[in-house]
Amino acid sequence: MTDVRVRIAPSPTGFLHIGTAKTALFNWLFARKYNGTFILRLEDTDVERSAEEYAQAMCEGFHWLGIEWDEGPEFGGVPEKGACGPYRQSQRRELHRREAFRLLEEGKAYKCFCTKEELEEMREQARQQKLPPRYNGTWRNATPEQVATMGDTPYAIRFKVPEGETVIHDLVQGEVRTNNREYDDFVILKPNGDPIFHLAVVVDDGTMKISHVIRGDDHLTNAARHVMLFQALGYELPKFAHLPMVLDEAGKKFSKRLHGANVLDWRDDGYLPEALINYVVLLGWTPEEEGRELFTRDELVEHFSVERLGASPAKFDLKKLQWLNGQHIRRLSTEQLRDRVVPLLEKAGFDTRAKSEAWLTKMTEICQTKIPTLNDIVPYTDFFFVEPAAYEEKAVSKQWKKPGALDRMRTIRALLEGVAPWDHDTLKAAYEQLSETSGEGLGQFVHPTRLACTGKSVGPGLFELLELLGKDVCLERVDKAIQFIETVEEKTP
RNA sequence: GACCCCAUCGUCUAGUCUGGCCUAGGACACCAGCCUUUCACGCUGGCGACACGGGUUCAAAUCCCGUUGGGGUCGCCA
Repeated sequence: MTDVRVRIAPSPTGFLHIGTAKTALFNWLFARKYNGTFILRLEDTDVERSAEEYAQAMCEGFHWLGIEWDEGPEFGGVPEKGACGPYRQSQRRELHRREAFRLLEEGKAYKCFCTKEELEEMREQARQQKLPPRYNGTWRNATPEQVATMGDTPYAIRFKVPEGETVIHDLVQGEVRTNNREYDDFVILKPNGDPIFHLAVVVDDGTMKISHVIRGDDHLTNAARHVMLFQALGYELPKFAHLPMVLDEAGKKFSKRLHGANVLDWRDDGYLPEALINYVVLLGWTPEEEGRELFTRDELVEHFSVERLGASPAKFDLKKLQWLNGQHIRRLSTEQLRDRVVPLLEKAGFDTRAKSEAWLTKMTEICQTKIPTLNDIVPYTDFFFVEPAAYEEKAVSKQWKKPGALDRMRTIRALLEGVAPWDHDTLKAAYEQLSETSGEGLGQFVHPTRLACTGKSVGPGLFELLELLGKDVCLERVDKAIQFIETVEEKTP
């Protein structure tokens, strides 16, 4: 295979969309798999909608996912890299213009002096006749004299679509042939000298020596236009692969307005980038190894193959992402997980620096198989940092608003006081013995203790949690609980 | 409207190119059970699909045609 050079070419009109991330991911995977080059090119020629902050937000999205480009624009203090720059389309305007005029000189394009109003009328007429709205070719065969009489009236340059058939050998969609009659002579350069998308992509892909154009299948019908331009410009034709788009859970195109459309939403929701990547890849590709779904970034690179890309669109399934996220959380070493989770606790306002690293590791360990997302660490461990502000209502009525609740709590208090050393095994043994001598289930003692110490009915395993909380704090909280029950009993005799 | 793409359990999919090995396999979800101090994790089992209609063939999820449904493109947006 020739040098693999692929690119993602988003237009920075917002954040990094999940769909853009998906095509970027496949481009990146392809490049990594075949030792190729992955290029980021910002298509910021639409000045109206592009903004610098959007470009930065987009790059941040890629950065979070761990999709690093080999060639691309400046970002976050890292200067532009690559020999085919600049990588911002807006800075390549001269090149686009030059190529447009070259086509003009070679007779492959022509000047069109139609005004916007005339074009609008043309479309209106077509609509009325129920014909596809398209340019009628007014200036296609204009004589040099006619053109000359226009003087310096502003004009657009249109590409002269050749007769014949254009065939695309798509790596995903197969052979797609279209009669060129389906296409009208489209504008390639605006009167103000700005290139139109079709010209810009082709010139950029051609001059950047892109070997494979891997993009969303919303470009499939554009591909024929691009192939014609590639041929007219005399560039080497890249291979094409049009991937299906990502649909939302209802099966509609994933709207920008939906939560989760922005890849950084997932970061904020406590998902691991490797889990998101793993999930999104599965939306468009199946591994050779049947039944396997869990992959790290490196494993994806290792196993990726174009042959197994799917052609049908996939709906986004949150449940499966959640499951995968849990799998990735459990795959992390406890230390890695700790380092990801501690900042979240800090953000929640808890002082983790007062705890030792070993303690924090232990805390992470007892939550690792429990939390579905990183953010869940907060409700699972908040009681380690602050005293429970309130007791869970439902648990209170279940554990403490029944006869004997107070005595039971006092029994627990006495039990805890005698536990030494204060560790998981000893605590467990003590509770088991209590359960046995009293003839009651272990849960009868475990649940009230949990409620007293954490304020909740769910959380990490009780004995490991107690060990970490420390004896003094536990006794204190049990005392508080006893007081609480006493007040409750007074109120409801 | 014209043209293009897509179509297997609720969801993601294997199988389709190279028809028989498919009374259609896996995963998520769901349901039941096990484990268990809660919630989870883990384990076991269950439910559950070839969109429809025609062909071709000894044989079709697999090939062909049509229908339906979904998506896309038809800009002096990208």
